[in-house]
Amino acid sequence: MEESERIQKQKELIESIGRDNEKDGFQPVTARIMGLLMVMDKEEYTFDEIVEEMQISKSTVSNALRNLELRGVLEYVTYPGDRKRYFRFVSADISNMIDEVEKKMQQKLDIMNRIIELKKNPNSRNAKFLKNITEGISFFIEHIDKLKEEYKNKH
Amino acid sequence: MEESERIQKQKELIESIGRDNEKDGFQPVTARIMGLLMVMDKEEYTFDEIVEEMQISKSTVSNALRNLELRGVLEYVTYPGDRKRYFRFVSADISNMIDEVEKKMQQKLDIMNRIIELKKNPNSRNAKFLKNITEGISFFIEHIDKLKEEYKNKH
DNA sequence: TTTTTAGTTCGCAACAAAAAGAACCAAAAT
DNA sequence: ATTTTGGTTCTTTTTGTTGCGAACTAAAAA
Repeated sequence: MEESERIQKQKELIESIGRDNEKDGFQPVTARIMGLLMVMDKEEYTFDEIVEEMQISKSTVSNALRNLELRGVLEYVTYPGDRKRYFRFVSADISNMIDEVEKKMQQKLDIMNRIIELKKNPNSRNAKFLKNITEGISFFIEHIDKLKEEYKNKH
Repeated sequence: MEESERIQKQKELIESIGRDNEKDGFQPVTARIMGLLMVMDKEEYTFDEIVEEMQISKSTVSNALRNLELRGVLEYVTYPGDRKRYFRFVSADISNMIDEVEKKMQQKLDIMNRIIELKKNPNSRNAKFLKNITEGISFFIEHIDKLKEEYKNKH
């Protein structure tokens, strides 16, 4: 693949990742900044470089970066003799990612249990299938914990 | 717990589920209709009953129900000699739910692989940690497939 | 045939979210 | 001491979303 073609594809991928991240609740511009820092060969960008690269206002970048930092998505580093911040992705690890998924499942489980508790008839259609699902989710959560241990020991 | 107190708590739970579903991309009213059909003792509602219960306009209910049906969240049944549709939750099963989670993980994995493919330097910081994560996700997806089989055989 | 039921569709007003712009500020460089 | 850099904060503008109401429609009932 030619260099210019590769870079073109990277830009397209940033846009695609942007749309994807929007579905996870990030604002359009914020979602694309995430893509930028993840995809490009340059993996650390300063504030001004992001403004330049994405053609967005300073205020928008300022707010986007603050949000992404608060959410733990990115961090910045500095270099001696250089007053700029260099923003980059926080290198996630799988164990944490699995924890996140587990946490979300656990939340759904809690809600389902609250629904069941408040049902007048514990054998109603919804009560029954909710019990089935909560049982299943519990099974998976339990085993995923074991898998996490297994994976940790392997590495 | 007293009957009236229980019903009060059900209403509160609907509101809470509503806020929660909004985070998954559902519109406010739509998100609360999902709660209604899941939580209340009455588990099948007609169009007019939803209008009445939630105090929202017919057009809003019409659009919300169409969306929820398209997304496969709810379905309706009819009864002989009664022209109304009775809306209810589609009783999800765990295997499908796990499939959904797996599909999402697979999509993230695909994106990560596309990023790696387009990197000039395959040993860059991002390329390295992305490879680590994709390896991990693959491990989990593989094992979750096995767990799914195990669970299926148990039931 | 006319009326009622059970909805759907469309345009719009109100509101909320996103991004831009301008003014501002603290620290560093000149 | 003044200017420049690297941002932040506040206000405004732009854009998008949400739900309502009025008009409409197809099927069933009267």
